[in-house]
Amino acid sequence: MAKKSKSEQSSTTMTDVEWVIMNVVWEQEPCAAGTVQEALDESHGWAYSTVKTTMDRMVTKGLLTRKAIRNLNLFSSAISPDKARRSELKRLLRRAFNGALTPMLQFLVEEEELGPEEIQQLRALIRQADRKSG
Amino acid sequence: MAKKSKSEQSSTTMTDVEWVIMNVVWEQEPCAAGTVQEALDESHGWAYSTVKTTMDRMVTKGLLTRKAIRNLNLFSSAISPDKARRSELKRLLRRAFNGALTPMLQFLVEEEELGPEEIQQLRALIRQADRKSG
DNA sequence: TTGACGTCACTACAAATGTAGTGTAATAAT
DNA sequence: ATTATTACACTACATTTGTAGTGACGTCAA
Repeated sequence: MAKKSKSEQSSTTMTDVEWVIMNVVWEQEPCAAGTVQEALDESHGWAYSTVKTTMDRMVTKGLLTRKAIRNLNLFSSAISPDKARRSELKRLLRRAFNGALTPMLQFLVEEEELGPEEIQQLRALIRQADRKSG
Repeated sequence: MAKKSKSEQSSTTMTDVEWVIMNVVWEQEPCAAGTVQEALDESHGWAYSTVKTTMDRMVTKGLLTRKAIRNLNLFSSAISPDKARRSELKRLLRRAFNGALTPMLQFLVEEEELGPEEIQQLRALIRQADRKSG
């Protein structure tokens, strides 16, 4: 069996640590590893090398880009928050809801505690979507 | 730092392979590893030992239970589909939407192509939820 | 020009994951 | 009983993930 080509990753699957880091990058890009480490120090307390190693791997995976300036590595995101979110959602859909969107929405509405406010907001969202597409 | 107690897992985080297997178990439980392997043969082509090993690990993790009858291992799920889904959803929420439900709903409604039918269904779901909770 | 300090590139390593082989023991068919 | 078939328990192993240490090197202030 031919090994999968790997030239294109585009799968955009991020691990937990990668998500945490990516969220910071999206806010601060372009940014150095140290910046990210500091931003996450309180909440996670990771060593500089932990953050740096992960970011290096993310470059390899095509999740981040790196631009070296003098002695500094500036990282930027290679995928948008929306793309990452969509990708993650798709994965969840596939794994947990057999790929069907409506059952997931149903689950969210029924099982997850949707408070009255959230229901209102959702109604508004639907109105908008409906207006746009209908 | 005290190593995490591990006595209770309850984190219910499943890997990709585990989800695939779990979906079969939910449909056929109690069932033997061979049954699961056969059910997934066409779609995934995994070896018996692959399925078996994974299911053994799932028992260790508390995702499945095992009951031996004669020479047979009958596996059953230890968590419900709903619990697993909720857990997966929560994880997605946390990672990709900073834990906030509404933005995720917004994303689903706006970014994901919600067709007219789906919008109708969603409306109905909301009506029901609203009636029940309000 | 000499430190102090930040940053880099490398290396390391245990645990989790994906995937499977194998010898052996139980069962079923003859 | 003998054989063919199953299923079992174990072991194995490459990757990926989580997390970090280290020595070298660039930079900036004294």
